[in-house]
Amino acid sequence: MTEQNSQIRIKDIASRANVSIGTVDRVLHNRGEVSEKTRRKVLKIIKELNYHPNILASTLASKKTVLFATLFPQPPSPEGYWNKPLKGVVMRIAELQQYGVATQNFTFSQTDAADFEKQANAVLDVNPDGVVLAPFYIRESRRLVGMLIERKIPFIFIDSELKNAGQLSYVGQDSFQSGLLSGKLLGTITPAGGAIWVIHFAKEMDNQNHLIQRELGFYEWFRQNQPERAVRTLEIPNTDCCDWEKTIDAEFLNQEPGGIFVTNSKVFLMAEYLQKNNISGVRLIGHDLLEKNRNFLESNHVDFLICQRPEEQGYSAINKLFQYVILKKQVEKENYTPIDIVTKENVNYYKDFN
Amino acid sequence: MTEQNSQIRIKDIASRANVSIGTVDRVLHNRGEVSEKTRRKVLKIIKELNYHPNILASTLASKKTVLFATLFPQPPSPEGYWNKPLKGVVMRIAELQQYGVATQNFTFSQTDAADFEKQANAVLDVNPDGVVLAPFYIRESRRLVGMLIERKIPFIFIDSELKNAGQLSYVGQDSFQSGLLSGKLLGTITPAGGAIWVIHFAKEMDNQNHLIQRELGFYEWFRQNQPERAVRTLEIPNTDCCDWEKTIDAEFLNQEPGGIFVTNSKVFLMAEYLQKNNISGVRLIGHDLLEKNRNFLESNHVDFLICQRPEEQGYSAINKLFQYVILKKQVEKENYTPIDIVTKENVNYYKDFN
DNA sequence: CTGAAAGCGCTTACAG
DNA sequence: CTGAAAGCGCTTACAG
Repeated sequence: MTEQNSQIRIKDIASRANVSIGTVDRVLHNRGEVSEKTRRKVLKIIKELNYHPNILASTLASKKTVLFATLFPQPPSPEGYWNKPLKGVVMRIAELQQYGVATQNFTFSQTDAADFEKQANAVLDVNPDGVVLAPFYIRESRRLVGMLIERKIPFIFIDSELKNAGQLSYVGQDSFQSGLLSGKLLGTITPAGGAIWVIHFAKEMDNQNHLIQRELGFYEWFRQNQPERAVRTLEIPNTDCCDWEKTIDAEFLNQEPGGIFVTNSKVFLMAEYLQKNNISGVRLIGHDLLEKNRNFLESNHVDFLICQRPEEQGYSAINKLFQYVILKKQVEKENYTPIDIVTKENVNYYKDFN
Repeated sequence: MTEQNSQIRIKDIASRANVSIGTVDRVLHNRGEVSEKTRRKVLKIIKELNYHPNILASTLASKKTVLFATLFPQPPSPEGYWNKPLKGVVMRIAELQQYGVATQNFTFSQTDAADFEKQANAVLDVNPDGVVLAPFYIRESRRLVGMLIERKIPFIFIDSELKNAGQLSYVGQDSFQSGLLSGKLLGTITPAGGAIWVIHFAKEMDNQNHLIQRELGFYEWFRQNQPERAVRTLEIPNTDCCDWEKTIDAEFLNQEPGGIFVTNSKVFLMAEYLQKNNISGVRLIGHDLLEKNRNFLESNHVDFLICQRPEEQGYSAINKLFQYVILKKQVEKENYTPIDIVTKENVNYYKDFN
C-alpha cells in the first residue's frame, strides 16, 4: 500500500480562484447565489484542472438517501419469470447500500389493468428519485409516464418499451432478432421435409408484443433460408384445464410436425405433452430457464432454450439509475440484452452473475 | 430524497462500551494495545449491534492506495484474445478508482518461458496487494505462486488454473463441458453420414490443456450420442506459411468432411480455406469472437462460435480481489464462465457488459 | 493500554 | 453574493 497520489479537490479550485470552497460548491451544483464573474472563473479552473468530485466524500457528507421504485408484473409463483429481474434489482441495491440507495418494489396483476393504476399511484406516493417499470398495459403506462415526466423523475423501461416516451433508458431484448435465431436453430436441426409449428401459449395476444415479434422474426428466417419449409402457427389461449391438449391431439392426427417453437416460457407444457403421449423425434425449442424447462432440457425433451438474462436486466436497470442519479453520468438509451442459447451441455454454467 | 436512517457507527459502539472510538478501532483492526477485557466487551457489542463499517468513510479517511498486478500473455496483435480480459480489468479498475484501487499490467511472451520469469519478477517488484495471473507456463507459474504465498499476497488464476495451488479464486471456463457443447452443436447440424474433423491450430499442445479438454469433451458427446459417426483429429502446428493448406488439401482429396470443429479462435483460417477453395456444405464451428470470426459468422461460413466472455473474466477477477482485499468479503473459489453460443443471428447482441 | 484531536473531500446551514 | 465552521464515519499520529 502506498500513499494516494494527488487528486484535485474543491479546495484546490477554491485557492486558485481566490474564493472559498462554499462558492466552488455553489457553482458545482448550480445552486445560484454566485456572481456571473466568479462563476465563470471557477468553471474555467474546474475545466482546466479536469476536476471530478469524489463521490465517496460527497455521499458521506450529504447524508441523503435516494429511493428508487420498481413496478413489475406480479409473478404467479415463486418460480415465475418476474422474480428474476427483481432478484437483479435486489442484488444491485445491496451493493449500493453504502451509497444510501434503497428501493421500494411494487408489483401489479398481470390480468387486471386497474391494479396497475393502483400500484402506479403507490409508486408516485413514495416520491421516488427514479423508477424502473415494465410498461405492460400500454395506456396505463402512458399515464404513469406522464406523471413521472411532470415531476421530473427519471424512469427506465425494462423488458419492453414505449418508444420515445421520455425514458432515460430501455433495458431488454430485441424480440424480432430473437425470433430469427429461434428460426435458425429449429430450421437447422429439424430434418428436411418436417413441418414446423409455432405455438403461442398466451391469453391476450394484444399485450404480448414480444411474442408477435418473435413469431415475425421466426417466419422471416424461414422466408430467407428455407422458403420451401411448411411453417404454421397455433394459438392456445387457455391452458388452465386440459382442453388445450385435445386441440393439439387433433393437429397431430392431421400431421406430425418435425419441430415446434413455443414462443414463451411455457415450452414445458409441450414437453410434457410429448412425453405423456410418447412422441419422440419432434424437435422442441422455447424460452426462458424456468426450473421445469431446465429439467426437460436435461432429459433431452427440449433441444434449446433462448434466454435473456432477466436478473441482469434488473441489475442493469438499477445500475443505470445509479449512474445517472448519483454519479451524474450519461447512460445508453437502448440496452439490448444478449440473446443466449442454452442447451443441456451449457445449462450448468449459465448464470447471470459472477 | 429523505434523511438516511440510522446506521451503527463506531461512535455508538464506543459509547456503549464506555471507551473511545480509538479503542474500538484498535479491536476492529486487531491492532493490539487493548486489554483483553475491553477487547471482549467491544467485540460483544459489535456483534450485538451487527456493526458493519462504512467503506466510504473508511477509504476516504485512510488515504491508502491498493495496487493490483495482472500477468497475462502478450497478445500478438491488437485483435488478439488477451486484449479482452485486459479490457475488463481496465473497466473495473476505472470504476474502483475512487476506492484508491490501481493496477499495473504485465504481459509475457507466449513463446518464451524465460520472459514469464522476468515479468513475474517485475510483478513482485511492485509489491502488489493482489495479483491476477494466467498460469501459462506451469513450472514458472508455480515458482511465482510460491513467492506470492510467502509474501501473503492473494492471487487469482484466470483462464486456466493450477489446482490447489493456494489461489484465492479461479475465473475461467470448463473446457471439457465446452467441448461437449461443441459436439452437440456440430453433431446436430451435420447431416447423418458426414464425417467430422477436429482441427487443432496450435503450436505446442503441451501448454494447451484447454484444447485437449475441449477435444475430449467433443469426442465424449459423440461417444454418448452418435457413436456411429466418424470423428478424427488433425493437428496443424504451424500456420505461418502455406504448407498447412497442402496438408488439408490432401485430407480433402481423401474424403470431404461433413463438419469441422476448430478447437480455438483460429477457425477463420478454415473459413478462409473453404472460401478460397469454393467448398460449400461443410459445417464449421470454432471459438471466440475475433473480428475475422465475426465476419465469417455473418457471411455464413462459420455456423457457431463458442465464446467465454473474456472481458467479463478480467472484470470479475479484479472485482474478486476488490471484494477480498478492500471489502474483506469471502469470494467463491471456482468461477466458471458461461459457455455462450454465438451465431449470425445473435452476434450483434453479444457483449460482455451492459 | 487509552483518549483526544486533526484530517480525508465534501455538504450544509448560518452569519454577514 | 461570499466565507467560515461544523459535521459525515472513519483513520492516524500523538500524548499520556
